[in-house]
Amino acid sequence: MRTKASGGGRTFTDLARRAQIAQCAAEAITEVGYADASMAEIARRAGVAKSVVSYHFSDKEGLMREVLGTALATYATFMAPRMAGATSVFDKLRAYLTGTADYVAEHRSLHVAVIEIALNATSADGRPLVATMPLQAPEPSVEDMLRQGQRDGELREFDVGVVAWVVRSAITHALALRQREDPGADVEAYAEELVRLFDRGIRR
Amino acid sequence: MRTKASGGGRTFTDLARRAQIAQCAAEAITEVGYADASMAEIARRAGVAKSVVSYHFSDKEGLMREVLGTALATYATFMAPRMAGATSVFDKLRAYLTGTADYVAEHRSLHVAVIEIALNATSADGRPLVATMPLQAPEPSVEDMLRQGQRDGELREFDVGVVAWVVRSAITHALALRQREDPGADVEAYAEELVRLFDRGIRR
Amino acid sequence: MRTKASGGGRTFTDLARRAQIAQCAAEAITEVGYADASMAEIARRAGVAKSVVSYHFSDKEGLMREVLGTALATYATFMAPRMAGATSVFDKLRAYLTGTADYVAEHRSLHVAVIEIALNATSADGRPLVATMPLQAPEPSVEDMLRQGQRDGELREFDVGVVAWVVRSAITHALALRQREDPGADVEAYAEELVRLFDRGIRR
Amino acid sequence: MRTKASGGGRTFTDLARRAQIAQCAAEAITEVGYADASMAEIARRAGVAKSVVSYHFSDKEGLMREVLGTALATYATFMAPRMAGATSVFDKLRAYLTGTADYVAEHRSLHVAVIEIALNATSADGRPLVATMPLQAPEPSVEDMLRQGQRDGELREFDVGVVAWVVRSAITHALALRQREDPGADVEAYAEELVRLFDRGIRR
DNA sequence: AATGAATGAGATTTCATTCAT
DNA sequence: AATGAATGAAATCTCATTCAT
Repeated sequence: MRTKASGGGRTFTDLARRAQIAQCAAEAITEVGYADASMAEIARRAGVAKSVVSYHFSDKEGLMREVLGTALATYATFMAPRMAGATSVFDKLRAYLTGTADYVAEHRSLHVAVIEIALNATSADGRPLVATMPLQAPEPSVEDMLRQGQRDGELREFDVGVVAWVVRSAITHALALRQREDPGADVEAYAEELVRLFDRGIRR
Repeated sequence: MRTKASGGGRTFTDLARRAQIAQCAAEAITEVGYADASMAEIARRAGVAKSVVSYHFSDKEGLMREVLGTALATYATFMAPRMAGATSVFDKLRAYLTGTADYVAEHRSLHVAVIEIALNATSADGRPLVATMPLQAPEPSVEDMLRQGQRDGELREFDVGVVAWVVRSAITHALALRQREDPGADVEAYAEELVRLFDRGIRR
Repeated sequence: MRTKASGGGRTFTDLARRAQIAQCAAEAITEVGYADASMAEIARRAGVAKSVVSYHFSDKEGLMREVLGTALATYATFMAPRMAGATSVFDKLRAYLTGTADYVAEHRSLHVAVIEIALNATSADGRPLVATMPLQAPEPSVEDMLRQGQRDGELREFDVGVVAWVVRSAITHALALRQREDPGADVEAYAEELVRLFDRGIRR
Repeated sequence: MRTKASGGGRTFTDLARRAQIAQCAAEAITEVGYADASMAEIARRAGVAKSVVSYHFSDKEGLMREVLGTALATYATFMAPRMAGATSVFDKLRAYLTGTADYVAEHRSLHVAVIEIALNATSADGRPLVATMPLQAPEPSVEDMLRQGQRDGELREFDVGVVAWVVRSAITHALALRQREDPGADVEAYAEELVRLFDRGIRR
């Protein structure tokens, strides 16, 4: 008898295979780049036939969506407890930066894969794949943090959209690229430096 | 009389075609992503046969190298006069950030193409293409600026490598991605916000 | 039950397809020459898509290696029983010449293909393909025959290397070319003439 | 004023260029094989633009015809004095074999090119190029020699066509292939061995 | 006489995908 | 659930050839 999973009418083994293939896809993308991460390469890394990948995903776009979904869920799960205790904007910022840094270090391939997919993957209609996805804002929201800080009078006036964007980029894209250039770099020290830099940069 | 140009034994028309094709390559990469920017697509945009691209560039790698080279030269030429007058570290930082912002706005496709190529292009041996290029440090050097500021006592202590990395990323990658998501965003305001943010973040 | 064949982890159908394609490759080479025997032409003769050939062989070089390997094995199998009974050098020489002639007549395209490949096929590094193959000496060895004949005192003194070369060429290349120019020529008579010619030419 | 050459309304320099290109074509074919001897490769070796080759020859087929014609003429010129003194069939055979051996040694690339072209070059209609050429029997004729020897009673009975074919092959194809495998081999010794072998093989 | 530039055709190879088993 | 086999489309690159200068 089939052990139906809760969502999507998928069995347990089916979900496990999908997760495994998505993981291998992320690794392939991270290691050889999106352009060279072919279905064949991904299947090879997963140790299955190419057709198995096609069996579990409607097409390559579907697989990429799964990688994105997995990354988002993993990140949310990873960050929730880290953000829990923080109340002041500075605590929250530190929790966000050090937490995300840990996430990047721990789930490097997943993280890099998301960046690559966001940059390169196109949907069938030619539009960027991410533009076609119903992306709920990933928790936690840096914008919300900063706005709260301004309301509470702890932060000076600035364009929340811009600063949030920079803060996010610094701990996601910029860190990923830095790791790529210098794999041995100290991630924790990087995050701490960011904490000091932005702390001073935005406080009243 | 033969119209040979100075460099590389190439004629004037040859150089012009190469430049045109490189420009079209940059636009293609920016618009459809590196993975989908095929030689055919590039040729189509240039209005020439595929084989014309092959005639002017030994292979795709050669074309990508040209794009990178063009971008580097264009950037250096663009920035030189902007950096000229600045003496204090704060002046230099502002000149760097606003100058680069203008460059990104003015040569958007070239700029985005460099990022895409750096992320995705691999040499024949599988290594990243940029790793095989003799990349002279692009002027101006943010590291040098910051180090000077620390020596002069105008800046507090911090890890120059990390902060320089973040500053550079904020005005290159982060800005490019922001433009991509919101093409109408105000680039000047973005740069000014960065000036304030980093100014406060690093001053003593 | 999986129908895996003994060698190389290949299935039965895979081996059959490979053999079929190799055979078609040999025929194509023989009929249109190595230079014009493209993968497309070979696929066309096999009645399959180009990509099917690529599916079964890593590249054209691999296909050519298969043709060579097939030819060698076929020849060895063909000759073994023919050489079995012969003991004297003259018997062996006759068996070799008439046997090889029959082989050439029966497997003409395979035979001609080997000659064409040996002359034209280059490995990726530019060296002749045959130079990169671990070619065990094809049985039977004409050199050994002749040397034995000299030791036994039945043959006069001569340079074994040269004479063996000529004998071999006469029944392989020379015969193949003759067939090409005059497809209706009598192969048996040709071989018998060679037996008489070399018999007299080398006996004491 | 144009210095018109006798044949074909071609100027002197034109003929010189044609000869130079034909020579380079022969060298290219010999060194990289017919399949890889492209017009570009030939032009490169001649130190001229590709279009120069096209300018002097109607097409590749025309160039190949020139190579064949040059080889034939060169061979005839080379052999004439060598055959002059010989009267007996044995003298003629020796003169033929040693003379041809010298020719092969001296004009190796031309010789090998002829073999490659004969094997591979096809006319526009798909037929072998040599089949479309009005090839007068190359002087001297081995058939004639042998027939004379039989008429004079110096040679035993045998199929003149077959033996002549073998004799010719031995000093043309077989020698060329041997040189290819062992470039340092002694050509004179090879020819002398052939003289002894065939002498005994065909004498009454 | 020579050539740089261009090109369409075709070469090999890889791609994502389908299907019978 | 899995896969070997197959495939059309498209990728990169090379080919012989043409043409304006």
